Amino acid sequence: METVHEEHAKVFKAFCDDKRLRILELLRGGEKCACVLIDQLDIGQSALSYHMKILVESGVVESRQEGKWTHYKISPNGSCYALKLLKALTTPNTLIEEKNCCKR
Amino acid sequence: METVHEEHAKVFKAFCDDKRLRILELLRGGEKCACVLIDQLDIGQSALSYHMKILVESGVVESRQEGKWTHYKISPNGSCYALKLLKALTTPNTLIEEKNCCKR
DNA sequence: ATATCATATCAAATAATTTTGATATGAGGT
DNA sequence: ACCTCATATCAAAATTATTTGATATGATAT
Repeated sequence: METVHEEHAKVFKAFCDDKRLRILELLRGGEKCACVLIDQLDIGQSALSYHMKILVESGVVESRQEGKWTHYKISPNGSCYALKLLKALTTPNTLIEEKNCCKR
Repeated sequence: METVHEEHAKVFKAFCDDKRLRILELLRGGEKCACVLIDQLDIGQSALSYHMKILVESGVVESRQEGKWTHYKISPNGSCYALKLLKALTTPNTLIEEKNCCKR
């Protein structure tokens, strides 16, 4: 089982590592094949695969299989979700608490 | 020296750990003293101090000293910066690239 | 069927993060 | 000055994340 906090943390794992930020930067330029990413990033094939898994699991990146190639791109939906989540996690709760106080 | 990616990663370190998300959740209810946070979170004094340092370094939380107590709250500025950064990190680059292509 | 290529997965090694317990610091109170 | 309290810092231990090299998988080509 997974707590809601672990679930949320997973989303931001995409952004808390500089290697993954490098990858995202490349993907901002458009969809890229894994082999292209390996060329641009001083990183092993296996390590890239590991990071791509984390990125895909965060929802911020989506992958597409085409023959033997895997293509990755930034997911607009996933990014939007991350944005909304970040907003929610940093917005004061006070209004909601007040609302709960007055349900009489 | 620190790369821009490491700099950015630091901001999202605040959100990629479930303990820190628990802390942020408490802070959404308003400013809290460290002692209050310890009471609510099954965590040692030293570990809390460690996490608060990461949160403050991310810019998302700010601290205020009052006598022997340290009070923490979510920083509106820091949160806004994180939000804008997240937006920037997931927004396609293509328009900018096109602009560069046409400077003739 | 075999060979090759791209990527994923695995296990072990390495590195980074987090927790713990001990001690340090600095503010108040007596 | 001394004592106590709240928090920070330190070093060691424990845990988790990442890299590496080897192997597995699954697609295509011969």
